[in-house]
Formats: sequence, C-alpha cells, structure tokens
Amino acid sequence: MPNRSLALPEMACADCPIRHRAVCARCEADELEKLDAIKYYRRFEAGQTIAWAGDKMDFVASVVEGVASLTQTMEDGRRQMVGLLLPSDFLGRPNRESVAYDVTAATDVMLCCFRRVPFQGLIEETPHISQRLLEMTLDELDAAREWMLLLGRKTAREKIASFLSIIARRDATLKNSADASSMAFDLPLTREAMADYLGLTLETVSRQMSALKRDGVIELQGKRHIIVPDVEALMDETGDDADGGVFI
Amino acid sequence: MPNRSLALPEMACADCPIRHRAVCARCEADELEKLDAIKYYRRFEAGQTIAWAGDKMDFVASVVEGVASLTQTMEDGRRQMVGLLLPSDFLGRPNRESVAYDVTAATDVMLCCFRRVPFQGLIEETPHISQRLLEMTLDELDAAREWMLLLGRKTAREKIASFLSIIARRDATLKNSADASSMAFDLPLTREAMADYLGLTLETVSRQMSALKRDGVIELQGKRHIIVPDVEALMDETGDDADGGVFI
DNA sequence: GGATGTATTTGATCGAGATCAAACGATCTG
DNA sequence: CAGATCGTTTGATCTCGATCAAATACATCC
Repeated sequence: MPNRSLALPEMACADCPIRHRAVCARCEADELEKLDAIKYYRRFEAGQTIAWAGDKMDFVASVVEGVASLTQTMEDGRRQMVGLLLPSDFLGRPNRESVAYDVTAATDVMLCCFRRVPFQGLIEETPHISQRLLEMTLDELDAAREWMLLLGRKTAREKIASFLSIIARRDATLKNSADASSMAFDLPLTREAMADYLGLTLETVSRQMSALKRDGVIELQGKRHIIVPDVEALMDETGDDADGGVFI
Repeated sequence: MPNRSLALPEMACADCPIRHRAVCARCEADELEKLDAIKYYRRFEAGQTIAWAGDKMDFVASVVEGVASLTQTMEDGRRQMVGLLLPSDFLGRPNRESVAYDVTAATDVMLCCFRRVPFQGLIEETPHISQRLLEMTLDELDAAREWMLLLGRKTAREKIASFLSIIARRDATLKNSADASSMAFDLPLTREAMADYLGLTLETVSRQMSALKRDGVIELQGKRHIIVPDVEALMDETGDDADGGVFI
C-alpha cells in the first residue's frame, strides 16, 4: 500500500497518476527509462515559494499533485498571476537557466523534476518528448489567450464564473468523471490568489462569490468547497458562448 | 530590381527578409527545399479578414511583411485582441484544422503559406523546424504573459506606454537599428484596434495618447507616426521595472 | 478558555475608465 | 464644391470595481 510520505523516492513511472498526460505521455518504455534516470521528486507545502523570478533553476518539472502558480509582481506591489499549473502541467522552460516568474505552491505540491541540462539533451534526441512539449505549450498558449479575454473584457461576475468553470472542468478531467449536470470541487486558491488570477481585488472576489451564492449559482461548504447544482447556469454566467469556448 | 507586386510568386528563400527569424530560421539548404516545395505567397489588404474563428484553414504561414491580429469576440460584441503577428511570426496551429480566433490584416500583409498537411509531416521529420517552432511558441507564451500583466493590472496610461514601447522595440529589431535614445515609427493599428489590444475603449486610448503628447513623452506626425524623443521617459511610463521586463 | 493571527466578509466612499454625445479633419464621390 | 464616410478627438456624465475601514469566522497556541 503506497504511503504518501514514503512514495516520494520510489514511485515508478508505471504507477504515476499523470503518466499519460504529462510531457512523458507519448514516451515508449526505453524513452521513459532515460527520463527516469534524470528524475527526482520534490514536495512543497502550500504557500511555499518554489522559485523567485530571476533565480537560476537547475530543473524543469511536471506537476504530479497539487497546484502551483506563476505570478508577476510590479515594483509597487501590484501582482498578476500568469500561469496556474495543475497536475500534469509542465514547469520551466528548456534552454533557459533562470525563472521568469515567481513560482508558488498554491496547495501542497509534488513535482517530478528533471535535471535541466540532461533534459535539454533528451528534447534534442527524443521526438516523442519535444512533440509532446510543443503540443502542451500550444495548449498553454490557447489557455493564456482565453485568459486574456477574461482579463481585458469580462465583468467581475463573469470572471469569477469563468474561473470556477475552468477549475471545475480541469477537476473533472483529472478525476475522469463524466460530465454531469451538477458537480462539486475544492478551490485550490485563496481569495487573494483568485484576485491575482482574475485581475481583481480580493474584496471584489469575495463580494461576487457571495452574489453567486445568493443567486443560487453556487453553494459553499466552508470557504473552499464549491457545489455547482446546475453547470448550465454557471456557464451562462461566464459570458462565453454556449459551447464554452472549446475548440473542435 | 525586385518589384513588390511581382515579387509574390517568385521570391527565393535566400532573398527572404525573415529567412533567419521565422520558423525556417534553423533550416539547412536541403530542409529549405522541402519547405519551398509546399510554400506559396499570399497578400491581404489592410482591414481584410484572413480567416474567421471556426473556419478551416488549409495552411499555416509566416508573416513576411505587415501586421496581422488575432481577436476573440464575445456574443455581445466585446472584442479582445489576443495575438499581434509581426514579420517573422508564425500563424496557425499544426494539427488543428480550424482557426481558433479571427485573423485580420491590420496593415497590408504578405504571408508565406505552407500547405498544412505536408507541413505537419515536415515537423515530424525535421527537428530543425519543430525545435524552432517550440522556441517561437515559448516566446509567444512569454509575450502573452507580459500582456496578461498589462490587461490585469496596468492603468490606461501604462497600457498605452507599454504598447508603444513594444511596437518600438519590435520595429527596432526588424530594422536592425541600434538602440538609440530617441526613435520613430509608424503605428500599425487604428485607435480602435489599439483599444482591442489593451482592453480599453477607443476614447480612452485617444485621451491617453493626447495626454502623453501633452506631457512631451511622444510627438505625433499625423495620426499614425510616433516620435519618441526620450526612450527612457517612455519606459518610465510603462510601469515595468528598469530592465524593461527583459529576462536573462 | 482567552489570546493571537490569518482568511474572509461586509460596509461606505471614491475615482478611473466606460458610456453617451458631439465635433473635427482628412479622404473620397458625385 | 457640397455631401458622405471614416478615423479620431474632446466633452459631460455615470458606473463598476477599487480603496479604506471594520467586523466576523476559524484556526492554533499557550
């Protein structure tokens, strides 16, 4: 019976929960062995900083468990989240020594780290890795562009509804749950982190959460557990067209 | 003497102004030949739509001359630009038949188009292409994240200053001009398109342009030609830290 | 249990940018 | 040249979300 705290040094790729989604998704057994040779696991606690912008980082990584955020901070303290990494997402940029954004563990996080320099070598010689990385980067770019529409043009209420539906969607795919008419999940972010994600203040986030609750769009159990009784109703609040902005 | 209007069907890659910046940048002669075999040029006039979101597009392309924009539109007409493609930038996503965003020629545009299906084949078998494409996609993701900070947290004045400095910077690299203390360039966008880029209304764009002019940060010749007498002064208005947000 | 600290909610007020409206200047057309 | 069109500027007013401020909930720690 694998124990969480002992799992760290010994997990085999075959047992990995993100084996078929992460950067290694397309790898064959022999390619997986090469990755295995340069990998190691690291845990970070909720709130811990994984790296500061400008730091040298000697690894790239897949998020195995938990949620990490990328944020930019202006000189006067204004902050904007620019990336939210969920399980299977990739952290770091090959061929770049230093980190461009502050990386923070939003929840407890486990990373599958690859030593950067040998990983770069693997990219060069292993098409299955570089192709998957390209695909993931293109997906991230699409997500960034959806996020830009949110930041530039959506109202506070639409921003909150959009964020909730994004988390709900990702949560559903991670749990492989079929799309039901209702769903429930835990928020991986504090109100303040949500504000940084959405380009709002935490007060506005709180007010709009209360408003969606008052209007019956969501129910709250504690501060973090969200129940969406009618997914359609939530989608109607996002401002996106009926197909939810999903392409093909 | 190559004539612009005749140049269309016959330009050789060796004479191409973006030969060493675009997706073909790392290609050797033999690889260039394979690209050459599936390429053709197309021109679009300023204002013309290159593709609508949802359209099937049977090519991907490099922007050779001019500027194209990617925009998202909400049901009620709110619009947000999510991509601005300058010469050497890549248009389209391999392995995706349909376009995710409206693609518009902001100025007269010339594209170097590659038939999509054979281009996908080249990606698989030509590491120099797929590696360059990954690099360009990562750069675009970085740009998108800088853009997210702008949309989420900057004031209208900072947004305008940031946009002007982005255009000035790209213009300088395209012209290979050394960084001088002053510079001049043409805006490739109307006030309305700038508003769509910045998440503002066109009235606010106009007002802030007037304010920057009144404060001596920029000079205007006509509506489109911008003179920046003191680049430092413009940078100070962007809200970015002194190094201009350039990494490494 | 009371004290301390952190996350969140709620209230009162303010202001940057949106909205509504009009005018301006340049280009094109009959 | 008058009239129309388009991109742009400028003015007056309004509103949504920010800001400032206080209260509440819920841990954890002596």
